[in-house]
Amino acid sequence: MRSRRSSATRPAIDASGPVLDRGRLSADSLAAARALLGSRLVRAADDEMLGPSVGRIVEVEAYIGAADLASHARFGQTDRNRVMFGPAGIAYAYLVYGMYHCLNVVTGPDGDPAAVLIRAVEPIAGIEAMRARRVAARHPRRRTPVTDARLASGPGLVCLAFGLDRSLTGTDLCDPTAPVRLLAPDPAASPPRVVATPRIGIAYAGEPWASRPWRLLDADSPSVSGPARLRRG
DNA sequence: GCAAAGATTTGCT
DNA sequence: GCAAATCTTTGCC
Repeated sequence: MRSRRSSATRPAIDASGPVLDRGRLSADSLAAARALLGSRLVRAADDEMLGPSVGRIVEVEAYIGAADLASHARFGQTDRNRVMFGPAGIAYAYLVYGMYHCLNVVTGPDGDPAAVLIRAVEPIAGIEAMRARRVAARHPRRRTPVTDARLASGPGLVCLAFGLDRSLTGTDLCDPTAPVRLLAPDPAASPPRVVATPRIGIAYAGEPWASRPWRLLDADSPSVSGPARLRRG
């Protein structure tokens, strides 16, 4: 039998419910970004000691079309961004600044290069696993303690907390059996208060792309990225 | 083949 | 507020 106590005292992992409908992601990419906000990111257990993790997506950014000079698709199709040109619901993960990974969900019609960056997730369950993954990843230079709400409060931190890297690219996040997948919003949860701002870290793209309000966030979440002072939207 | 830049995060000045 | 850490991808010679 199983260790009687750990399973009894551990809170139930709320990873239930249907996966996010692919149709919500395959039409307009801004609508897809809006649909992703409030949806849940699930990562299955990687082994017996590290259980599954679940979090609510509270911040996203849309990258739409080859004309968007902030998008990886601005170079046309390459080995790295190939999946952006494919069907919606597929994961696109890449290494940024040589040390962090970023998770995107491919959006828009098949053949139309677009993706939505998952910038921040509010932990719901499996929080100890998230903390353990960040320790296991030997998160560099981190010395101050991290609160639960800040475990995945940035695009690089989402991948650290959920143990994701570019090997995830190509995974179908709308597949209910996938090790990493998207769930529709918890029907019991209140819908996010959506605020739109310009995207972060893309000044190089110039106007009008740098000013497009394609970053969407839940203004009531404590897990939105950035310093507390700048988290108002 | 080589140089430059980057959808980040953190600690220190 | 600034710069370091770190390495893949992309562009250009």
